[in-house]
Amino acid sequence: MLDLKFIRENPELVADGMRKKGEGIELREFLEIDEKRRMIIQEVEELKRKRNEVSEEVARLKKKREDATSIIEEMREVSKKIKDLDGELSKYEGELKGLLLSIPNMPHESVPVGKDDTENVEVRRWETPRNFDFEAKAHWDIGTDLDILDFERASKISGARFAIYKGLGARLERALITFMLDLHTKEHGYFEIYPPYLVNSDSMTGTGQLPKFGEDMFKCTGTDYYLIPTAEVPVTNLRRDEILNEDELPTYYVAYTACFRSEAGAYGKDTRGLIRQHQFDKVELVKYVKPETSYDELEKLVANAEEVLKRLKIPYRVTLMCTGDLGFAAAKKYDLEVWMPSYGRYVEISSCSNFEDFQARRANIRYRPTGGGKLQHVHTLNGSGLAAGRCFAALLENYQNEDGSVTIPEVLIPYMGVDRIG
RNA sequence: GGAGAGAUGGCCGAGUAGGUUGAAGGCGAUCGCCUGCUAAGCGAUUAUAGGGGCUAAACCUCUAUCGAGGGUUCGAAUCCCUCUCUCUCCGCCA
Repeated sequence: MLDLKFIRENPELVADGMRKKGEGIELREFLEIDEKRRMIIQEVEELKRKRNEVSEEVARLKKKREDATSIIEEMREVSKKIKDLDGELSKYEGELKGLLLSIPNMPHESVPVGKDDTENVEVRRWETPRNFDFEAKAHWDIGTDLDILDFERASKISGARFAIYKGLGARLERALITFMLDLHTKEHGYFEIYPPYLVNSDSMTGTGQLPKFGEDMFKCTGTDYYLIPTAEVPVTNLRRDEILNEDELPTYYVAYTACFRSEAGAYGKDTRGLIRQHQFDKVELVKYVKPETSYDELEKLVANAEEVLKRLKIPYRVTLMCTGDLGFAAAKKYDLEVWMPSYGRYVEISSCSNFEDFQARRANIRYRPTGGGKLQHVHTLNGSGLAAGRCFAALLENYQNEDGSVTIPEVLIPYMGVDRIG
């Protein structure tokens, strides 16, 4: 959510930012409603001031046991008028709030302008993809042949876009998650959170999934609960409506959760394998920081996520999203992409974003500067560190051997107890 | 699921036979004083949001806010209704 005053005073800037993100929202209606709202506020507050004065006068008269019926009579009218105006006002405020919640965040000045993912910018690459001197298999074939993945039975018990991890496959998924959590908590200074997987609509609004992207999520019928699409939602909302002390910043959280996405509108995409599932595991990094440090913190966050792939020794690259591919809430976003032999290209495995105060304003997360001063919104950031399912897939493909077995990366052997599968 | 109790400022905690209570008191914090250092002490300050004034900040002023939403009333933290959450007891249960 942007600051109302900022939009009022810089409509051109905001329109420009929305254009760069590819959003065609018209600000004129917004500004008109804001104008009407302020006029009513002036009128109704004047009446309330009068009412307050007269009420005190009534109290004085009654104390002296004098008659007050005439001014009470008069105030009855005023009160009715106030009620009407208040009703009108809340109508406009509702509309304004609705529009405010649907205006995207502004892109940071360091973000390249572009229309879609074809204009993202590659920032760096790590290691070169391996050359196979045999026919490399896709992870769904490797996993099925080793009997550590079972897609057929998953579709029987649930449906399309689900997977069952079996035996050493289940253990590998768990090993990846534990390895990532250990790395981030023990070496990168993150505090571990294990949050609920079901959250209410206020939380979904706080991080920006609602009101615009309800279709992408699973909602529990007859309740206000949504299955989380990412741990970003419960963890960023952890401090919703709270005031932090400055010395609490920066705060780093890491959380493992399952994630649930309806993948509406993605029917033809990535239909095989683990890449696009309704349920997947992810370790998520979330930061609350002071505004002046948030861009440094973003670089550190990306480096923390990259460290996972470096230790697993899986080739990857980092890309900077252009304005058109930034998404609704982010001001700046990097993606980590792993090399996926079956795709013959790099595939997204992590998304690291700085939301500046966009989420903090929606979720009302502020901090009190030490030594006084006005409350300020914190800046929030998050990034996958990493998506475990896609990591699993990349690992199988990049570590496969000619005989169909899969070598376990060195850092995972302590967690696996074996050095290969198959 | 049944029965009861509760929700007040950054925190703790007063205040309900409706009328200067934005809200006592305490803690914490900030500034100043005192002090060989520390500790203690003394004084002052200390909510948020939204309007309006001001080029703007500072500042001034108004309005709102005592879990949320509605109602009664000239006037509600205080009365009524609905909802949410927390706690206690019972039942059930992983």
